[in-house]
Amino acid sequence: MEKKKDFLRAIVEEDLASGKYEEVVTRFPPEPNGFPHIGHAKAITINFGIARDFGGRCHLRMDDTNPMTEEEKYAKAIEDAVHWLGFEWDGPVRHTSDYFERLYNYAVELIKRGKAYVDSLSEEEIREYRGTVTEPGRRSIYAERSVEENLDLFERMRKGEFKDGEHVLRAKIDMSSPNMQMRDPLLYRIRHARHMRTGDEWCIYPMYDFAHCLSDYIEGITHSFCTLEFENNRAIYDWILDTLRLGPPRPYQYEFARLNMNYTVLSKRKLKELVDSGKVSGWDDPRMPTIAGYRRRGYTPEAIVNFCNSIGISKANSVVDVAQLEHAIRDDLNPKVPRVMCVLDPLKVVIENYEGAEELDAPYYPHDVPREGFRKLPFSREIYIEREDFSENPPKGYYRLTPDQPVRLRHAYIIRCKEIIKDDDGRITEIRAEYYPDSKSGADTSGIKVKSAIQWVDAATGYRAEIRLYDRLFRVENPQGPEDLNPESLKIIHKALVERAVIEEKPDERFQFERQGYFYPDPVDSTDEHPVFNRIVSLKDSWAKKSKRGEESSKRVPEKVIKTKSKKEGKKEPLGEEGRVAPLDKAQQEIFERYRRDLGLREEQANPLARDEALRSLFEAGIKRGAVPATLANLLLNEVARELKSVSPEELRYGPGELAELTKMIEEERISVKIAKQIFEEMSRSGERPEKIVEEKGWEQINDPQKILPIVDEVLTKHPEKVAQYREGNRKLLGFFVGQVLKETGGRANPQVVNELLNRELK
RNA sequence: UGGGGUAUCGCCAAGUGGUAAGGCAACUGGUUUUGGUCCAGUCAUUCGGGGGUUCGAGUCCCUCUACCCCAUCCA
Repeated sequence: MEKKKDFLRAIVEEDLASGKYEEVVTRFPPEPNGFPHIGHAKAITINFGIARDFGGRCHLRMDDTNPMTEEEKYAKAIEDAVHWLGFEWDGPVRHTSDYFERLYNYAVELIKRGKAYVDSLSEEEIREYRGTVTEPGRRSIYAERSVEENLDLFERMRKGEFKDGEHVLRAKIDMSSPNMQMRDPLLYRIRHARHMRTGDEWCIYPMYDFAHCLSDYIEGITHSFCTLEFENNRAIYDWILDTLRLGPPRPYQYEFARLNMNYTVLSKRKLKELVDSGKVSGWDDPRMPTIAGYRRRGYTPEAIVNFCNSIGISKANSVVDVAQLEHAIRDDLNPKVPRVMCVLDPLKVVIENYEGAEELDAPYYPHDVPREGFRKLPFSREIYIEREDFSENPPKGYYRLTPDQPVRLRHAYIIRCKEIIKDDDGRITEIRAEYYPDSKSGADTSGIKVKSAIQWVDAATGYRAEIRLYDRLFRVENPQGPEDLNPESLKIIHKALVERAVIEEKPDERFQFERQGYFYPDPVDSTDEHPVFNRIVSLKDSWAKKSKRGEESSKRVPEKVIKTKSKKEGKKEPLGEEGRVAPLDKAQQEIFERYRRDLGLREEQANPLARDEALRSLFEAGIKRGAVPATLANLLLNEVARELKSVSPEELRYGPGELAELTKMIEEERISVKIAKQIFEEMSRSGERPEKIVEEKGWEQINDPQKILPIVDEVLTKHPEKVAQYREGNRKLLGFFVGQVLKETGGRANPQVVNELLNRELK
């Protein structure tokens, strides 16, 4: 079972294969300042999952560098969540605070190297000095302090001689860096606060950027996976490890997109708001996307992990459909969980021709779930069915009980409605019915065909239960705040009825209440005396969908479109018109015209050459060496331009001479452009001349149709079904055949000739 | 506005110059004592737009556009 690899796994695999590391070591590094949610589950699944897949290890590290926000209870919740999800961390739970002493020493080292300084600017001044996104910052006057002075000050910071905010330690990097993060980032700040683990031992605390990379290094982490918003911080990560001259082996940071889900909020702030305002009952409210909430709701850890694995890993900011999570939980529960019966909105049915009572044998699992287990199901004259399962005036396509339509009571008999009893308001209070004695489930000789089987509960032996029907917490796809809450996210049903076995036998923790959904006894509120069941997730219901569709088509209510305002809305908009390229200046215009006139270049060739100095000088030099102008222009504009994206013009291992040579070979049809691309790769690796490369590699083009034809025929006979498809009109297959022929000839066959041959042979 | 990212079906997401994978959702039909499950099938002539290179481009080049991140002594 070779699973498709995501880009992180591809990196790890490559690093292991190349021998960069002997073993992969990852880490899950949450800050213990809140309860973990489904977003953390994704990070957990990635870090622990990758370690597991590659036989490596994964650490759990509490990133506790900010004593103001962190608490042990959160750390505990995080540990629980990881365990519950089924992962084991390597060694003890680690803490960034375990490394405070070593971190301090690294900071001293940085000072000694002249790479860090104590800054005494105020918070406001620091902000002001940092500049803006478009303007460079300027360096603090304190940046010029001597190493000795910095050492002294930093030590006194540690000793507690200063108040909060009086000094900070900063890295000396570059105040005019276009990357704002690199403008002398803060390394340490003074905080006279009690830390959840180190107490009052410290009054200076390292910042994330300083602590994280070094903690990774200290623990021997190889791959440090984090979310996209840290992309800009990677430069500091590398700067610190490099400046301290640490490793190799040393860790590298890679970023992936964090999880977003529709109808859900995952920001810590918004979640806290819901809890604090009492909109939900707590962090473990079953509607919350927290691990605690899902757990209380009845989600299984397997389902959550499966979900996390199903959504993939990429760098694209995306919003996963919550339906995908719901699918994961149904998919997990379906083959596992016993089926029992529950009636949410009971309607009494008296079976007039039934006397006494009996116990029916009823399997817990349907035919398609390979599990064993039965219960005795009490049946008697008075039962309850779901109010929805009877209709006096049934809509089209209604399968359940009606005055004219019999129905099967699941695991029991077929019944027929004889009489409807109503109260003074016209509300149905009871159905009088009769049953067919020869229609008993499993021994049905009645020959009566029914459209469906419905659930029911025996009146004498059923139990009262409270049922909590949960729906999505928000009613809009992209909720912003409490105003978007779904007022129907929780419906409590007090007088539901469940069959006896649910209470007395308890065949499992979770149940499917047939035709309703999956349910789980609330771990906090449920007791045998007062059972409470949470709906984990409903069953898919194609009838509800169909009947709703019928209603809507008669009403025709246009769906309200929820528009989310983007920050930039209201600002000028180009409105459909494509942006314009900046015009050429005078000198460029002259060159442009000369290339057009004297060398016969087309506009698309002349224009970019006129603009780009590096390419232009190569072009001019190439022409002097007799290059074919148009071909050279194309080579320059495509192949050389690509290489110039990663190396500077001086680093190019070939010059105009090689380029000119190449254009001539193409012109003479000695090589194809495809081969020319390979030659480029070879040239930039070895710096060899094109002629020599072609000679050594045997890359000379095959132009002779007589030599190519046999290969064409071979490919065609090898893929008879494809040939048939092609002849039926699948013209796209031509590319496939060309590809095969080219593969056979190592890319040497003249593709134009191959095309001609193929076209002829496939006629 | 400078820098760093990202754009492939309604939603995720493979894809590294040679036939646009897969899952979710949706929609048919079949099986069914759950309107569930399961099974079979349908659902991208096209990859943010425009140009270019190539026999051939989602993949290479140019350019434009949209969205996300960065100016906490948060992480």
